Amino acid sequence: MKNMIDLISKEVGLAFEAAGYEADLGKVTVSNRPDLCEYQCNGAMAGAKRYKKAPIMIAGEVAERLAGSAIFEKVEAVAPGFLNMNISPAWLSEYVAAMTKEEKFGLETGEAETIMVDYGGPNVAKPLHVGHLRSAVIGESIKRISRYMGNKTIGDIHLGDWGLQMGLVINELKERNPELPYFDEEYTGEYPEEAPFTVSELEEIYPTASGKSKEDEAYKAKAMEATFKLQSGVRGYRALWDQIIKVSVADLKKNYENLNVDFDLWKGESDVHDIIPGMVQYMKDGGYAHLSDGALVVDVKEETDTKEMPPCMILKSDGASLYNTTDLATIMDRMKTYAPDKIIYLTDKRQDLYFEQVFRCARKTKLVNEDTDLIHVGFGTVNGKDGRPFKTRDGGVMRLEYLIRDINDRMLDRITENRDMDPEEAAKIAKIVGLAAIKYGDLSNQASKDYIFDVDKFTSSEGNTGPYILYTIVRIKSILRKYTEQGGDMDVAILPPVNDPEKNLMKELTGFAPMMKGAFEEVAPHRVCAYIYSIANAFNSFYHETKILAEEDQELKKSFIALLGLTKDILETCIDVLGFSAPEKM
RNA sequence: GUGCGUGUAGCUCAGCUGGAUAGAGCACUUGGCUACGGACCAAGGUGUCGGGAGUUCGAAUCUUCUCACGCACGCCA
Repeated sequence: MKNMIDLISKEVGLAFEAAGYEADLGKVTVSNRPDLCEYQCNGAMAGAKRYKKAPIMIAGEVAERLAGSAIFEKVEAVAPGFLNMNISPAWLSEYVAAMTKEEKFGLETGEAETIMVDYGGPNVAKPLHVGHLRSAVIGESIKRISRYMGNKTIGDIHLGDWGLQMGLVINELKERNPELPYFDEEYTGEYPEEAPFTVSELEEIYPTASGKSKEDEAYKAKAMEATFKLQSGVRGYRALWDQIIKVSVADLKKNYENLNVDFDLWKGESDVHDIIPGMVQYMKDGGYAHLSDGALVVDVKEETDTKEMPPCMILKSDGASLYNTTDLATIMDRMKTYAPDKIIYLTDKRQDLYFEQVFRCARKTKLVNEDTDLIHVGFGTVNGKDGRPFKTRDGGVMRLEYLIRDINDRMLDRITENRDMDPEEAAKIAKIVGLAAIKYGDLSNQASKDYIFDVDKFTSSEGNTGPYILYTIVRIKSILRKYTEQGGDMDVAILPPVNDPEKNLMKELTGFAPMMKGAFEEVAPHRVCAYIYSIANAFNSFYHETKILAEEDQELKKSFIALLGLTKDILETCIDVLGFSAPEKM
């Protein structure tokens, strides 16, 4: 089923053609002057130069030819050359009725691609903090949008599980518990099943070790040695590393579940360790890589560059691998295993230059095909009300759990503020609505921009917020529930709109397909937010204007119910791709 | 120094790829519960779109210069 706006454009394009102009001038957009008309076409003005003719004349000729069209109720040419149109209520309601019958509301998805989403890897052995919120929330939404668009989409958490940080943790454990069998090189037996530490201990160990290594050279050397031993496969170190991963991943899973975020792959930097030597050799053999100041690099400068573009480093001068190395090896591995058409990376935007280097390097060394899309979605920081990066009161890094807890607490306050509710149920609802508050608060902003994390604003049910959207959905559900309880049936029969708010709601609903397509192509979940906000507004306005269950004309009542059903389905589809859901009541 | 990003109402943000009088929300004022959920709805005014110049019928949007802030610029990730 074609987008409505495309159908209209086609109709107008044909009129242009019939009047002797090119059809591409017929592009129609939603009017930016709703007081004058619903849809507009500016093609006559664009065509004025092409045909050396006054735009108003062209517009007039086109308007004449559209006079008999079934699509429009009104078409007029207005100075200096706008074509203003109102859509026919009957035609509109037929289109909306057709949407209810189509899969995905008539969205055409096109050919399926394989798309990988790299969530930009939290480091193991470190608690999740605010910074991880964005990659998780945005990444999840991008993944879901991509899936909805019919693509095979694979999400990979891509853990940071292989660098010096692992050596630091292992070394600190050794200093504290040297008697553990993991550090006994003579030991040949089985290692204990239980990890010799808990998550909370692990979370304390890393910062401690990291602090020590900055002040103590000898300590740092030992940590590097531990890293080296781990990477060269020393049995005890490897076994201990397994324990760290196990404990850490279990905790991460719990945290991500709370955010309703999941991954198809729990891969990490360690997974490509074995293929790095081969990749390095390949880059040398291909003549791509050369030594520079002792390090192995690939030049990625291009003729057209106006800026300095440092080379992409493959190996450090001591021969060790680094972030670039594992990322490139991961690309190689992914191409081999999944052959993705597109890989989308989520990290904060400070890594823009880094990813440009890596992408260029991957392209130059033919690790990817010419048409493989490599996209970096660099997101901004989460700031406090003072506009500075979000911190705890004493200036520390804000842990993700605490952030979620703050939102849930505030949400619970609001729920229980003016009424009695079973505490258990209230807590459950607070959790669902709280998640919506957090995610909507994040996703409604453009990903690349910083935003202010405002608990009061996010949890408010007024304005452009998650709770407002959920409230609207819950309200519709409530009406539909009552309707079925009264024995109403749900067959679809949408009649032409009876008032302006209803017509407006219908028009908004028809924007679903182009919105979803745009959100996918531009990797822009905030477009979904903007859309559902306008739907929610349109619905609430309609709701207040119209008696629904009390409507006496049964056919009309059914039509309202069908429209409500469609509105609810579209809203729920949208919040699902945003990564949250609505409760039954709130 | 070079490059990238940001700058729109008191505050938080949109602005659909160049269109008409630049839009929402919050806050503020007022009105609306005998209708399906008032966690809602309706009405009210606010702008040198950071600034200058240019391109054109037409610029928040494109070019260029400039100011402010943030960030990145080979062995961290």
